[in-house]
Amino acid sequence: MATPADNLPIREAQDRFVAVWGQMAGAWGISRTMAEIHALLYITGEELCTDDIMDRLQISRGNASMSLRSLLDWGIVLRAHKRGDRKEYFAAEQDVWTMFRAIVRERIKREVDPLLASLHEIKDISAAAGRGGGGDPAALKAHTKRLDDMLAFFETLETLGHRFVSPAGRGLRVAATLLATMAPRQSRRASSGVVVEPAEPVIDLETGALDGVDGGRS
Amino acid sequence: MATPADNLPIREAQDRFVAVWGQMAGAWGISRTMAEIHALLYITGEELCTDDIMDRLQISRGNASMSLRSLLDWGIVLRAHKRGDRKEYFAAEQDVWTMFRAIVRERIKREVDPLLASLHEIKDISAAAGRGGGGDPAALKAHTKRLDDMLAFFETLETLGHRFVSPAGRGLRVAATLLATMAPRQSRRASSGVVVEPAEPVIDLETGALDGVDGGRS
DNA sequence: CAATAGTTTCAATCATTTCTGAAAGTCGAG
DNA sequence: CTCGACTTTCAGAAATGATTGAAACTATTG
Repeated sequence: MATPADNLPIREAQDRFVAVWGQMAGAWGISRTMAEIHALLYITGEELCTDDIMDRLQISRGNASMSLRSLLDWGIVLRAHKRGDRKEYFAAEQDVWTMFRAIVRERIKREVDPLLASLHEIKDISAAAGRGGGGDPAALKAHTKRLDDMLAFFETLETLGHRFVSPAGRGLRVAATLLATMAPRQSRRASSGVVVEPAEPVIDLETGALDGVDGGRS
Repeated sequence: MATPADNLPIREAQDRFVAVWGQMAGAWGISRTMAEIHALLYITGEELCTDDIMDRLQISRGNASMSLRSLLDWGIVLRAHKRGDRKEYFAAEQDVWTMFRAIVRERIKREVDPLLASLHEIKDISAAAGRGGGGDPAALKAHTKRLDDMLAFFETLETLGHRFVSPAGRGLRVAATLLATMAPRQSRRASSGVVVEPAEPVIDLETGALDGVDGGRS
């Protein structure tokens, strides 16, 4: 696989890709090394062993080992073995949408779920405040509404995420592509009365109305 | 506004909310203080001045000032003034969806756009590699595909984000709610209302099958 | 325009996260 | 069981990022 004197420009492109991915790391709340290792595995498309990675990225064995383990936990890097070789090799998931599904799945699990749990707890505390009497009922009501709004948002987010992640959720990939691809509808009558719209896309982006979702398999 | 002897349980709920939000901060790539200030402003629903915030959150003036400025930049906290008071007050955007639209808008601008720019640059480098001859053409082709897949994903993401953020994008809010709300198995037709013959693509949410559009490859 | 009230900046400090490297652990083969 | 090849762990070291506090700045007021 690895050409002895490799194609230098491609290698440069790979290095740039790794660097760019590494930059993103901060914003996504993972360590730079983790992102770089993942980038390297993705962009080379090869199965690499720990030493390959250490060499190319100039990092310590410990760092490589731990980051790799995290990547495995996230499910975006997979173990691979080569016959007659005792070393472990690693490869990145090559399908971009599968990869992001894995990321969404993990982030829901690690961030949204605990957050929802906490918000519910807080709601309970607040309800107790109500029963305890004492406070201004209007203030309590407003407080509760704020909590509920937030809760509703994250519940929608979670459901949406689950849809995206679920095996059947392939659909959402297509839905996403579609929503992104479809020509945006110029808004004409924003809020003026009933809407009777021409035969166009399934989801009316303006009103959110859903027309004739007709599981049409062809 | 501030009741002299405030309702203690509500205050506890607020503190918990602030703490939870602060925890999330790491995952979202912003500082804890920033998240806490935002949480405080959101959950109290009040207009607070720098000193209020310093007191309640036990942070320094400098920290408060800088964090507040960032929140203003993100557009999720707004300046407010009280008549006859020289101080500046701050208030969090109270509509949750508006707030997240602002966040999405900023993240696209700060993360996705630069990423896309870099990816395009990298593509150019790679193309140069092709013209320079030398390398294995098959390898180059595979490399280019990997780049293109990634690019396509983020371009979809960006378009989707813009839709969500745009004024007309209110629709996406509804679409999101809908997608999240709709029972996964029953995608027969919109419960009621106008039924229009879809002349255009139709998504089968169940299988992901798409009529009239190329659903994409793996 | 001087005094005052409020806000911003920034070098220094502090806290947290990430990384290293060597030691301990695992596992298969002989 | 012992050796050797490989992997994981973990206590510091190093790097990075957040926070402070006091000085500089800006705007308002009498």
